[in-house]
Amino acid sequence: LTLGGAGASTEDVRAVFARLRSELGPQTEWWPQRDGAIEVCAGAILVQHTAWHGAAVAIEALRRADALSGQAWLTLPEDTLGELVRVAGTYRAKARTLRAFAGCAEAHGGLDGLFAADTNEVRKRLLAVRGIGDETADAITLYAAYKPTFVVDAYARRLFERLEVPLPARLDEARALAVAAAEGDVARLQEWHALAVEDGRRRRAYASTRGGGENGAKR
DNA sequence: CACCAGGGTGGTT
DNA sequence: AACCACCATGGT
Repeated sequence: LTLGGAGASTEDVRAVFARLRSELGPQTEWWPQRDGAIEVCAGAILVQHTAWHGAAVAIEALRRADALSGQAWLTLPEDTLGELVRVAGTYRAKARTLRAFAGCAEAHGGLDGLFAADTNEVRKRLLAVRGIGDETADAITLYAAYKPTFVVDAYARRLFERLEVPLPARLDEARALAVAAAEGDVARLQEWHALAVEDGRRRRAYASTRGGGENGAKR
């Protein structure tokens, strides 16, 4: 299904995820959002460079402390906030990021105000927050703001490389390709990211059970 | 002790 | 925008 060789087409993208979906099953409820957008934002920040489990435990700690809100992130002492999210690792940086994010939301009139803009503007606003980079910005844009973008992470790139239809090297092109392939369907883009991560997780688990060390992201 | 986990920042090219 | 070195913590 590749046209001319290197590089994935929108059809390739659809084919890859259709195939993955038939292997792994539909990925519904993949990103927990019990308490709505603010919890999604918390998860996106807390999961950085950490296994999801740690982020989930940290979210529960925030919830129990009634600190799952931008208001709490702005008013709680930063070291207190850090204690709450410690299990997620890099807790000082994450406490700082949560606070900075809350400040950003407040500056735009709250979460609704922050997200009341087009996709690109929302991404730009998020990227202006210290501690929020491309992946986290896209995750929040896609799962909390519910806008059409795609999280181009290492898993997604590995997935396509493995199938010999690599995504464009340029981040914005890779993202645009996926969005075009999904025809801007947010739910589909969310599931695609879920599938890519689940696929990556399974491969890693499989590789570790047979001691064969072949993992892509070296250094 | 080394390496991994659903990255980010700041500085260069 | 891509590339690099460096940073950040708990688990296994």
